[in-house]
Amino acid sequence: MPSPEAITAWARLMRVSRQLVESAEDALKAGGLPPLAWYDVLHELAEAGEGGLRPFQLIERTLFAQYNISRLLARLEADGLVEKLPVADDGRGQTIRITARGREMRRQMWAVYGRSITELVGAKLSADELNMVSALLGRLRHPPVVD
Amino acid sequence: MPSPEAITAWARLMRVSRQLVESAEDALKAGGLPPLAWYDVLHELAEAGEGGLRPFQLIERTLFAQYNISRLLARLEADGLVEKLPVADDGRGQTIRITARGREMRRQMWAVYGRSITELVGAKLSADELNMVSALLGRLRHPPVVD
DNA sequence: TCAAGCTTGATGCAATTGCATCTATCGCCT
DNA sequence: AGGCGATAGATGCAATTGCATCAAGCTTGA
Repeated sequence: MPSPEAITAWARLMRVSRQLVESAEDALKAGGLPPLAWYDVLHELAEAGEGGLRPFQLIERTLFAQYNISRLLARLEADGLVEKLPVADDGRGQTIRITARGREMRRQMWAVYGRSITELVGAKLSADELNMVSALLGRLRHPPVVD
Repeated sequence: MPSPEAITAWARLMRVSRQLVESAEDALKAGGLPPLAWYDVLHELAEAGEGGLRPFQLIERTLFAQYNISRLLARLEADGLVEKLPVADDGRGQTIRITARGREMRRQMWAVYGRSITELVGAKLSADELNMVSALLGRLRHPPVVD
């Protein structure tokens, strides 16, 4: 049913993304570091600053499932990388804040992860081509990027 | 360390691919069909024809881990979608061949999967743009596509 | 005010994944 | 022929994921 062009693009997207994720995960593992998912969360929390984020905000930003975030945060807390604070005006909720150790971990992970990105993507395409990829993929996103 | 362009392209690739996979998986689930991984294997086996494929060939083609293929094939066999045949000249190995039921399942899955591809990708970009995506992503693949 | 329904986050249980290792067979080299 | 490393595939066990559901607190509307 889909056009041949759509099928090829889809297939390539599936294959390349799997391959890139795997390479990046391997690099982290080789460095004795936690998986990518941890980076995603630590990154969002680092951007959020001292105010921290509510778990449901992390879900929106990272696309992880609710139960996934719930348990990932439990592991991060057990490792002292984040802390859970009660929320004043909502007794159900909590605010997640990155700790100093969490920032340090993120820094270490970025050293490896950033290198992977450079090797796997930055070194393969020119800046113009990278922008083209971003623009085209942006239109596949939901909601589409308008830039 | 990576350029801003590389980071954006990487981030978008990660996000979009996760989103697309999730959408396609949801569509299959909603249709009471097995997950995408099953399709990938059935697709390769259908292409391979009566000769079938060895498990290690499936690993090369699909990028799944060895233990993953091993167990996925066990499930597919349990469902009668593939059959395992001994190999004449290699006592360790087996040949996997898709059954009639397997072909039928693949057909059903494609009805749903193909529609997802059309909606998620085919309807969002022109044929030229799709070809551009394929070409750019092809250069990120390992080994790179030369087309 | 308070019941009904919604939102937030956690969790029991089953299925899947990942890791390490195992068995069996093969191919090669002496 | 016999031994030895390499290859093919399976599997025990721990960790993670997915699904369904739960408990607690919030919000709204009569």
